[in-house]
Amino acid sequence: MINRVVLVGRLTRDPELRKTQSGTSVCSFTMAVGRRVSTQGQPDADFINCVAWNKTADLMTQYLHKGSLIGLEGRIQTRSYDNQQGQRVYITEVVAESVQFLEPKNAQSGYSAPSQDYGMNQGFAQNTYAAPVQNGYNQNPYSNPVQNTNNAFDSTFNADDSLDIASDDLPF
Amino acid sequence: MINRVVLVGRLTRDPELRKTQSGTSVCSFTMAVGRRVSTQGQPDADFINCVAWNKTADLMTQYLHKGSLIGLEGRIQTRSYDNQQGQRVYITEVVAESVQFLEPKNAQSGYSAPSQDYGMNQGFAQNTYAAPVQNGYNQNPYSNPVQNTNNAFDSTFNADDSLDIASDDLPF
Amino acid sequence: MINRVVLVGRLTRDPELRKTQSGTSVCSFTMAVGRRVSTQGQPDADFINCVAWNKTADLMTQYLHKGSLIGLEGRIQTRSYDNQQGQRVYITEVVAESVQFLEPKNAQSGYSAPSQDYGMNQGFAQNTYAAPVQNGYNQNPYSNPVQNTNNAFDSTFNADDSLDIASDDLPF
Amino acid sequence: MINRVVLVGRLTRDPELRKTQSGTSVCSFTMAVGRRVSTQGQPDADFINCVAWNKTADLMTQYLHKGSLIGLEGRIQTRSYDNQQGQRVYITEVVAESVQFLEPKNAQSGYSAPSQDYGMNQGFAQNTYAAPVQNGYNQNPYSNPVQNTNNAFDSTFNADDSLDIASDDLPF
DNA sequence: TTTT
DNA sequence: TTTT
Repeated sequence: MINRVVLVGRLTRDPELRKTQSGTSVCSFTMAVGRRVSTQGQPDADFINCVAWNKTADLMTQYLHKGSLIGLEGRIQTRSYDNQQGQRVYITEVVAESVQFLEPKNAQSGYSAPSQDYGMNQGFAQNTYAAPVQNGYNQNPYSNPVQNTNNAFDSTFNADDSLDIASDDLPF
Repeated sequence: MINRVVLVGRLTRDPELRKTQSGTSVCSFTMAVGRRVSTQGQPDADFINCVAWNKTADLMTQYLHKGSLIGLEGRIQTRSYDNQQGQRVYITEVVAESVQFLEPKNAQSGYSAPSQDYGMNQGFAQNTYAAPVQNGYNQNPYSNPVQNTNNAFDSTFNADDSLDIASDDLPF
Repeated sequence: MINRVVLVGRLTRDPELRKTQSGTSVCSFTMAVGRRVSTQGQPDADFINCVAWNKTADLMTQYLHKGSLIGLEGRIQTRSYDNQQGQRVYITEVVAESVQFLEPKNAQSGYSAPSQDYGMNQGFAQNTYAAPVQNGYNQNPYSNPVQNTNNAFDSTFNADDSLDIASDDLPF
Repeated sequence: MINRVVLVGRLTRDPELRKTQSGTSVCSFTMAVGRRVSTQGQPDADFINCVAWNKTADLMTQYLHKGSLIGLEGRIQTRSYDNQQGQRVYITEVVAESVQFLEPKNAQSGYSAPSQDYGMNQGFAQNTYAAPVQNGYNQNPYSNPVQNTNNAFDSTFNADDSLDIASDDLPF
């Protein structure tokens, strides 16, 4: 069934990496997404809890920070657990399947971008979508796609598509 | 900022209409949205709390019921309130901006569709998207749009968006 | 970068399966998606060209037909080719990454659903997203996800995520 | 029916404003949206034709330019016309319903941002989605929404949608 | 006809 | 060239 979320907003705090017992990376964060229509005396943003896994979690922790502007694709997930008081707590959050860094290369925000090419920030800034000069399009509409390797951001920053997205034990 | 949700799923219970003090209709409901990837021993669906307002709330209450299959477009909203115990409770829910009824006309689910044309169910089933016979497209790409009136479902079931998106003559 | 499309609409004709030289399945189809706001004297729908690959293509051909109601997630793709007259032709179409069948089991449309459980139609129709009564949620928020096997529709009807989505030669 | 598109990408050229005979603003532009998976020898982006109307068209022309990074929400529209050679030409394009400027305030790209607050660029850049420390949320879940006036970007850059989505008092 |  |  269709369960699709797209958000553009900013991180409300530095992302923090955790590991499951089996060593899977997981990163929880909150996005502040500005509202188009505001309510008197209310915040102008929604504060949406999100979670990212694996490489996406690693890269977010490495290159993003409080205030970073990102685009996110994912889905809504609900779950629950029983707290210490024995009450069931229900959680609604967004599972990130793909995260796009939307800050410019020269963003100055108290952190320094990695100096080699594979940093998401740099990789993205340097993106050379191979500007198609005179015949930019695909002559053969159905040729074989290959994983994009010359773009650190896009190639590394997406959910590794199913299988081991999660782990079998709780990190918190 | 971008905050977009699209869901297709089923209602977990009959929608229930409430009224604000000022008489505005509001309807809370939960959608069960099946997961593509399931977790062992876990439910195969997410149970997403949603809220609809005004005419959408009225129509949902009138024509939908537990188990109804719908498509929904909206956005994620977060809010909070203090409960009786003085604890702050945080809520994440989807605000429906548009709801589409996806059951066929002949759906038999213990309720009877309204017998006149304005029932969403019937209106939808009878939809005659004016099959464009020989020149189905818009000759004038930018002619004046008008609110669709011959389709009870679509005309009434969305947040009442702007009328004058386009103009009545060609600019090029 | 974000390029996300969600459509709910009907097939304007039976899907037709083609094979690339390397044997990859590909299926082109058009979805009619009703408009909320119509333009006087114009069709009430958009007719959106789409393409599906691999297993999705196979299943669509097998179980869908003219008029079938589907939900689709995908992305917009542009390409071009030179026609016989030596003119460059530009194409904008939607690449389906996931297709959901939205007809009820008892749909009677001149085709017969498969008699065993793995038909997309049946699998889907039998889904009983049984509303979780008192403990519907996930006790362990981060347990290991596995491929959904008890739902023919969802498990088989999605793009096999990268790698061999396309082929290296033209099927048409 | 659901027809939803979300794009994040860059303008391939300066937007150009046109007027219909009745004076309505319309602006056509193309977005380059990078692909995650590329095809050997092919461009790494899709070049998606879009159109915006009214105030959105005005603001895009005023503040955006070739290379500007934007987020866009809209829908796919198809239309056709007969060209001079008497052939029918089919068009698939995206109608922008909301456009978000994603460049930072200090973007230097050969144009100068407006010096008063209502420039989309400035208004947006000044957004301080101040992370809600202890009580960031909405105490009253259903208070009356008003058009956001303190944010030039968001208040002016969207298709002029409905005002009365909510109500002014709590129903529960 | 394509953007960083 | 369009679906209910």
